[in-house]
Amino acid sequence: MGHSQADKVASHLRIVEIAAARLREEGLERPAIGELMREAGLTHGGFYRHFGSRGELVDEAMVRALWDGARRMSDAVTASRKHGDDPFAAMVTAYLSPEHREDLAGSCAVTTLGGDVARGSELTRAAYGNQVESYLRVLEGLLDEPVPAARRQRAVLALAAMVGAMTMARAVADPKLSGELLERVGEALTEGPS
Amino acid sequence: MGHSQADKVASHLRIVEIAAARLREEGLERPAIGELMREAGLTHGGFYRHFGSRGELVDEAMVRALWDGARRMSDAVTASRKHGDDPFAAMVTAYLSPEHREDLAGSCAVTTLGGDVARGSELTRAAYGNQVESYLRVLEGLLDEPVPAARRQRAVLALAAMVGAMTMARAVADPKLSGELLERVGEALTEGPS
DNA sequence: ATTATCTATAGATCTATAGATAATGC
DNA sequence: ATTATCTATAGATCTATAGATAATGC
Repeated sequence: MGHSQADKVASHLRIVEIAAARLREEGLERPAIGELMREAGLTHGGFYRHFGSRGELVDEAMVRALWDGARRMSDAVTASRKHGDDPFAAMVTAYLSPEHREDLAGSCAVTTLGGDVARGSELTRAAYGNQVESYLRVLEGLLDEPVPAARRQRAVLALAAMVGAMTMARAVADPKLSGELLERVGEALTEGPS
Repeated sequence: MGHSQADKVASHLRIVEIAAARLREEGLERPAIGELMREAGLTHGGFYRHFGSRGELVDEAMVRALWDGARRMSDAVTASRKHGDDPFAAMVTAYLSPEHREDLAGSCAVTTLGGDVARGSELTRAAYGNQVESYLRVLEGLLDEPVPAARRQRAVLALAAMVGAMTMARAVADPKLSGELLERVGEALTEGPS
């Protein structure tokens, strides 16, 4: 029985981290408290010393999921800058990669949990909005379009197309169609100068 | 107690119709059989003379939801042809309208249930794929781009952008950002000749 | 003494089934 | 006689709480 306050902080973090992954795999409603606690190496009953309710964990885990779901893209941008490649194209390619499609647990929550958040708490929807705005600012920074309004429009189009393509690529039964959605949108967005 | 076989057919249809709306409002898991049956004017226990399990109803209701969620768009295309307007622009505008954003129960299930279908049954994912392919063919038919590959690419980009924009517009807390997402994507897709 | 975690359980909810009821349809 | 629907309930599952246990930290 770990008992120190340091242990409690570590337990809390572990629960949120596990929930952030499991929510993306199974949606905001499915994973049961008992399962999450077991996966964290704890028992069901201890949960309520960490969170007032299941909803509180979901809110906290959503913030975490939104944040670390963006890592794949920011990593790709960083790497492309080292190699002198186009960072906008690198971000689009990373987002639309089959690896991202397959890795639900580590995926971008803007796509994976969009539908659930629309029916979710106000706090969750605020965090979601912040992540969308953050993506848009990154994309605007990567585009070398001089007119601000046109730059913003291209950033919004790119983000919307990436989110929509990935949503459909994951839901569609036919692997060929799934691949086509990712590839064609990738081509359309990276064609011409960024 | 209605008892005729005609009544049974009507009951079945009513249950599926109600489920198709409620699933889009609350996701594939939430609505309980008892609620759906009550809304259909029936009682809980009668359910299993119509469906072998809850999953069977979900499969059937998803097919229905995907089908009648496309009506708004096909209506807009028909109307635009009467008025001599651009049918591609009419479809994009109808999809990205605030009315569509608000009307979850009657919305396009490709957007509303994309995340749930990714975790859903094979039958559901097959129906989803058919609806995506159907949308793509409609869009290809509306674009006056002569090169087939380029036409297909533009159709895929347009559908992905519409689905992604609507997903985010529904999930985001800030109404201003929500409106901007719909408007900018609408402008980007209808700018220039279709 | 305090508290992080555990064991045990109450209370709610949901799917699925069993058996009764009352029209339909041969 | 058949069957569409209803009433009632078994069985599973899940959230939240109550009280016990065993380290921590003053």
